[in-house]
Parts: sequence; structure tokens; C-alpha cells
Amino acid sequence: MFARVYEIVAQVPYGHVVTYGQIARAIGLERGARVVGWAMRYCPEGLPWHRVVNAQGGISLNNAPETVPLQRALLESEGIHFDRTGHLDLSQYRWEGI
DNA sequence: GGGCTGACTGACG
DNA sequence: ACGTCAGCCAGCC
Repeated sequence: MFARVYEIVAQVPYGHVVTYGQIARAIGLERGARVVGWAMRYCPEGLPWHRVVNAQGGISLNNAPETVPLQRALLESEGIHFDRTGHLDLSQYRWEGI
């Protein structure tokens, strides 16, 4: 199942992001966002995991808070702007190619 | 098959 | 904007 998740994440273009719910919907799990998060724990090498954010346009990584600054830095290096509350504008960066 | 877990989500106060 | 609560679903004992 996670193979599908990785496949979707790998398709996200530079400078764009997708939400967990979006990925879940793409693989047929309308309300299986948690499953996506669970699959992401394995973080295969070469996967643009930093382009996956929660429905609020923020960074979730509850189990690895140390990687949050890293993810944010990676996204900013791709031209994605964060507001003062640490969220990005999904209406502007969300990838609709699923 | 039963129960627990979680990088989630949407609704409420 | 922030903390809490209850659904949700695949995997792993």
C-alpha cells in the first residue's frame, strides 16, 4: 500500500506540496490520511517527503520535531513562503496533479 | 479475528 | 490561533 503513497509523493513537482488527505484520496482512502502518515515513517531515500504537509498547510512531524526546521528550510529553498504562524498558502502551492 | 497505534482531519469551545 | 475529541483505515502483534 505504501508503494502507492511513495509513488504519489515522488510525482510532486519542485516548488509544490500535497496534503496527507490528498494522497489518501488519490489511492482510494478518502479518510485514510493517518495511513499515509504511517507509511511516511519509512521515508525511502530519494523521496521528496518534505513536500508533504497537513491540511492546514503546516508541518506535522509530531514524532520527529527535530526535522521540522529542516523540512521548512527545504521548502523555503524551493521558493515556498511561510507566514508568521509557520503555515504556507495551500491555495497557492498545493499540487493538483493527482 | 480482536485490539492497538499513528508524519491526519474537521468540528467545537 | 490553540487545545481537545472523536472518527478513520491499513499494518502489526
